[in-house]
Amino acid sequence: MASGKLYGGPNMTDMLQNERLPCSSEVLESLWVHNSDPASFQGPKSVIDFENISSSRIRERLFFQALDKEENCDEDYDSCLHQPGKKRRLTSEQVQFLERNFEVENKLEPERKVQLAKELGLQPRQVAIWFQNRRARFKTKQLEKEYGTLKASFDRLKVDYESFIQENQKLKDEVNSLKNKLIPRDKETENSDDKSSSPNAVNTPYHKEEPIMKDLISSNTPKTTENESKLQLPIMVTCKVEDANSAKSDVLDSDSTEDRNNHPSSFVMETATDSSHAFEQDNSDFSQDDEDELSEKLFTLPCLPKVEDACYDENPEHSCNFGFQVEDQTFCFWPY
DNA sequence: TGTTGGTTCCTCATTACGTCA
DNA sequence: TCTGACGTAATGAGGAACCAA
Repeated sequence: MASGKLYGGPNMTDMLQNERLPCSSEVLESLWVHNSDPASFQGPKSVIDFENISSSRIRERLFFQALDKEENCDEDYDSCLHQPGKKRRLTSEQVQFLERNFEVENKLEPERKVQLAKELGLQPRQVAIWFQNRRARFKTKQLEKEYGTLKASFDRLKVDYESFIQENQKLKDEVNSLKNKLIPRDKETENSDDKSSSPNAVNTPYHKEEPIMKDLISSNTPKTTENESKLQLPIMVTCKVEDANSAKSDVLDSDSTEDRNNHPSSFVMETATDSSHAFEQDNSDFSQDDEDELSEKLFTLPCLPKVEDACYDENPEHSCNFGFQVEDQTFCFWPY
């Protein structure tokens, strides 16, 4: 940004300041064209050439004339400027010229202001005001543009959010229906196990459930749509801790830290340690309420992408993290 | 060296005028 | 011809930066 505190150049400001004459900018700019006829404000012919005024006495007289005008002739000056119907619009040529200059640099240095005023036949003050108003208009347009962009972005996100809410509800419904199917079969299996219990049988409800899980998985795999692959999530949550750890170590072995850092959706391993309590529950106490709570936690997530299906290459705004911090994501992994 | 007064330019809000439908 | 909306030139307040005394 160019500083406006430039005092260089052989203009009236310098000359008067060098003469130690106190003078306001309004006085100086009114000196630029000093003519009682308002029509003569236009046109450089009436510019006073102070560079050719050698006598400081003349300069002093001009200064006091201007000061006098400012203090006592304000009526005339203001009447010239403020008479109803006397406000002059800039011509289209003047505006075009100013626009071209604005495109080059939207701030006005004193020398440039004087130069433009000379070329356009305007008062420097008018040029400065035009630039100020032009900057204000530019800013307003920019704000309108930014508002439009932000609103479009907001609308897009809102549509996405609503579709995720719908999908979330749909998945919850599917989970409930699957649970309803699972509970009767579970009881049936328990009854049969009680009758023919073997000492070699592994006595954990999770292993008992395993055939059912496999059935479910195999019944899902032939038609592996996106939704159905997500349905495997609660199944994996109920696996053994050892299985979880081995799977975790498998993935850890095959997936370097660097890669994980590069893939925003690889939050699975990042949060595994902190969230491992999900697997440390006493299996015998895994009541229906706990299960519901866990399911609720899992399915309130907007999306739980499969690691290999994660959209790494997409923009962050389209990534599967959905703006959540990696640490905030619930732990989960997939059985492959 | 810090203070103070003067000057300039800036932004922002507002007013007043010119134009047009 | 009148009127309201809109664009824009211009004004004024307040603040920041700079300079000189």
